[in-house]
Amino acid sequence: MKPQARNISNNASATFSPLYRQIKALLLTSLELGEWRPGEAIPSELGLASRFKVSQGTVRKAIDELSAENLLVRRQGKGTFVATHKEPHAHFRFLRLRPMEGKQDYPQMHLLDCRRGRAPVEIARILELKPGEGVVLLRRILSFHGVPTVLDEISLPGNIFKGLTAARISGSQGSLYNLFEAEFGTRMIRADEQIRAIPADAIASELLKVDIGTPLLCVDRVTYTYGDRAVEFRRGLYRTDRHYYSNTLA
Amino acid sequence: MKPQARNISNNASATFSPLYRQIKALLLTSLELGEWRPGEAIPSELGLASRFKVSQGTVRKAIDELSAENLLVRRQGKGTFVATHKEPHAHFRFLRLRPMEGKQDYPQMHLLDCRRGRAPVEIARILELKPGEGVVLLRRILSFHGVPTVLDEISLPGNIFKGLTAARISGSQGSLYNLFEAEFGTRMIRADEQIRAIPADAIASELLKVDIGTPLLCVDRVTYTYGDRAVEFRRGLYRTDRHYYSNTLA
DNA sequence: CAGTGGTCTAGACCACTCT
DNA sequence: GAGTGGTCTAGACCACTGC
Repeated sequence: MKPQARNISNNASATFSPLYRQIKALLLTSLELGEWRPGEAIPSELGLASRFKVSQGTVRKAIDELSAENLLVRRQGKGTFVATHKEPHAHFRFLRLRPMEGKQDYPQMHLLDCRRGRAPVEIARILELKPGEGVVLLRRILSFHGVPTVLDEISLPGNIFKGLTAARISGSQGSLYNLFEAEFGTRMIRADEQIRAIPADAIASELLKVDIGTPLLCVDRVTYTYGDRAVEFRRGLYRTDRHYYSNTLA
Repeated sequence: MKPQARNISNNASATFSPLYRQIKALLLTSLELGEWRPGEAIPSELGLASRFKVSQGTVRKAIDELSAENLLVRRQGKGTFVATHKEPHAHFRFLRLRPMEGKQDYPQMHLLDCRRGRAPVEIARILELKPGEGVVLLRRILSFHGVPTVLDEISLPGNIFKGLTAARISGSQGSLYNLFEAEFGTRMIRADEQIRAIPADAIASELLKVDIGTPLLCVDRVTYTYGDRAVEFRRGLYRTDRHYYSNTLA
């Protein structure tokens, strides 16, 4: 009908972008504000089309991108759903360790500490906190078949994760990210990892039950939520005698 | 016009698949057979639409997928081109090492050997060769700013890389994959990597100029060409004192 | 059956590139 | 201006889900 009615918003000076990207941005805002919760269905394509006064095809293209980014999940005949870390297999989207032999099994978590403190400058910079602002500090072990394999040290912004306690973690099911999205309204959607090989120090050696100096993968991860806001820094030390870090280059 | 004229091929028993996937398969075949060479333009969308007797939109969707898979590259106003490893930055699509300080720089290659031999069982299995079939074996060092950083040992099927010699490699520009696609008609399109941390042995220690036992990343890579055929196995040992392996989880 | 996402078409017009 | 990819629409029908 009206082909080039550009830019829905009132902001006339906004950079031009295709309609479907504007729709995408609107959907993104709704997701961020929690208009639809993880696991729930969003309105149908035709519904959204009429809400936004565009054609179904335009809505489709917006949803296509969001589902390519793992923010939405389409299910033919049922609807389009907000992605979630609830499903068990989602565990392995952010944990790329695979066993050298046998099939993938779920790790068991053992929490070492959960305390509050001030953010060191380096962490504060990454998490975009004011220097000295509060953080929650977690340490934990992941074991496969009883073998301690991952030692994680996790830093989170204190203001977002106010009520986070050891009990709350130990009592929860599935991954931490599932807990975070269900209980704290913060959904992790992307992470950047930097991987190096380092020798095990005394602490890692004891906790992972390997000799001091044993080569370990050191995986530094920054995790982002909506709008590319960094909300987690994590250093993981991985034993790689029975597992490897798996990656696909495409 | 004629909505559901399914399946272009004569094979009536073929599994049904949407038209655009059939178009995609046809394009894939043309790419594999080299109907258009790396870097060249393929016919326009309208041209392909009329060749295949479908609408432009259907061709677009096929090309969309191929370009999402990095097999084609669209350039608005110019055309759609066969992807290539020619561009310098393509180097880093398959080499995920990033400097901890300073900006990305191009590695210098030093070839150690290039010889022919029989494939060990393990390699033969990976490359789907008959046991004992010929392979080409390459070893090389990659250095950044004169610092030896990567030691690669590369196995290739001998029948595909018949004329591959040390001189041919040393005289070439850019990445090995560029050489392979330009001179041997084999384009690498995807790779799976398995990463572990291991201590440097005597050989690695000498070649990478680190102490014996220094933790190194051990990156085992299987590389695939069209049709998911494995055509390279590579073991890389990476120093990670000045670089890290970079990865994004999405 | 109605409602959802998935495919396909035909046609219009925009944005970009090159000549 | 001609030719390319990029966006958008309107409408049709298919495939799947669940009532």
